[in-house]
Amino acid sequence: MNKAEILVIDDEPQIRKLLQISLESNDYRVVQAVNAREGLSFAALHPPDLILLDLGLPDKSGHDVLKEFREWYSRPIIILSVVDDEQDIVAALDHGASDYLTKPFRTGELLARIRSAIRRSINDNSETNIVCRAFEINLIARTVKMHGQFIKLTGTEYNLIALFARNEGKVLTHQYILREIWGIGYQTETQYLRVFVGQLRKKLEENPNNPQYIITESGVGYRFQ
Amino acid sequence: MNKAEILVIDDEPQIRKLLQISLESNDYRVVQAVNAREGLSFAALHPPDLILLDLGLPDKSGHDVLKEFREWYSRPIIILSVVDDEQDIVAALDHGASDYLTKPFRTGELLARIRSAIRRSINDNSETNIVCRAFEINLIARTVKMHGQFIKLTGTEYNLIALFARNEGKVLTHQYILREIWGIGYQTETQYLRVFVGQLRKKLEENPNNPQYIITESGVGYRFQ
DNA sequence: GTATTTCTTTACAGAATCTTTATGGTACAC
DNA sequence: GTGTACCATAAAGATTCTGTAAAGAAATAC
Repeated sequence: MNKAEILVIDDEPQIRKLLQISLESNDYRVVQAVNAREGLSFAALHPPDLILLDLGLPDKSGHDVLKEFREWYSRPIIILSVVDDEQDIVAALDHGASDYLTKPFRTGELLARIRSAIRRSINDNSETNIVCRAFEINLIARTVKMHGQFIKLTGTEYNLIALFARNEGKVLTHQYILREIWGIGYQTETQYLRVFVGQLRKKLEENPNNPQYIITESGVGYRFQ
Repeated sequence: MNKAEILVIDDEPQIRKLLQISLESNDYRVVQAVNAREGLSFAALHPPDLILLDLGLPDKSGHDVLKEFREWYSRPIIILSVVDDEQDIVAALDHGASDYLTKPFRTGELLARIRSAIRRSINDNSETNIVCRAFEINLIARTVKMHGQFIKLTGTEYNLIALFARNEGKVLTHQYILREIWGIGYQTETQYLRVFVGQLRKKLEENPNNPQYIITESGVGYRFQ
């Protein structure tokens, strides 16, 4: 399991030590930077999953650092600050901070806010793209491309090609396909299949008379490759 | 105009009043609920853009309410609580709260945290500014432009086009759209969709009879591109 | 309270899709 | 060759889905 990496940017050694201990004991990997310059260059070289940023850094205004990060860094940045000033908090949040805690902070709360921020930033970009030569189907967007061009399919046509694509290489029997697409009770309507397979071939195959994608397995069913 | 809608769930009338005034003067529309039951049913019927939830409600434990919301409501929930207890904060954040403020809170900070939460909830999915040929939508300012000109949309029209824009390229089913915009229990009202899609096309498309942006996927839903 | 805007509902025509029928082709067994 | 089983294609209904207008209801703004 690869641990989430947290970059701590703070000039006070005892705070860094405290954060390191509590974060590492909660299964995060910790990287430290003592000032803004170091933090920025480190993050640029190796973007962490989250940044804990002290606003009171010696070499640069905290708000400027935050702005600089936000020009390219989109993951969570949690501000730690001794300043409990409303204007400061508002400014930080409006400049893209994910959260703001005043020192001294409670470790448990910090950890909870870190979990919350990371949870939110996880973008399940689960690509469900199936590509096969010139053919391309996106199961989330429910779209089909051939040679990069979108193909217009009806609902049933799409359901059918999606079933084929999910079972690439396998022979699917007529009965199985009919049950999956039309439901139980349609298992004898093989003519539906002929019609719809024909329509799909007309739309997807270069030469519908000599199909390359949807192969007929005579007496059994069809196979997609 | 298209104001973001915030649902305030709190049993103290003076807090509700205070929140209503400060939120409305900052261009939010405010809806109030005095207990958990009312809040849950209201949100289900008409999902707000953000929820302010008091943990100390008379009819139900705040943490249970939060869990119940999180079973289906994915937009920001900010907790307001008189309890400044670390365990409480940790539990709330781990149950999916977007933020936690203790009463009495500073109005400016609350507003900043609301802005931040809304920005993050938009940002999780995509850019805040989506441009697509002559079409341009700003999800923060809640404005829509065509050919550089602002388009006047009603609240529901805006919610619909924003949902489409956040899911560019994907086919959204009727049911999904209805649940997101109108709430649970409206999933059979596909006629609403036809009416509103028609209105959007009239306002956004060059030629509403041959739509370029909002594409019909017959029998399934709509797709924005 | 009244005017205006927005939302909901109804009705209907036109379009898209699905189902069914008809026809012809191929492969294989006898 | 003939018959049978299976497959492919076209095209004609049948059905479902969609777009539009318009009126009534509700909400909002003034």
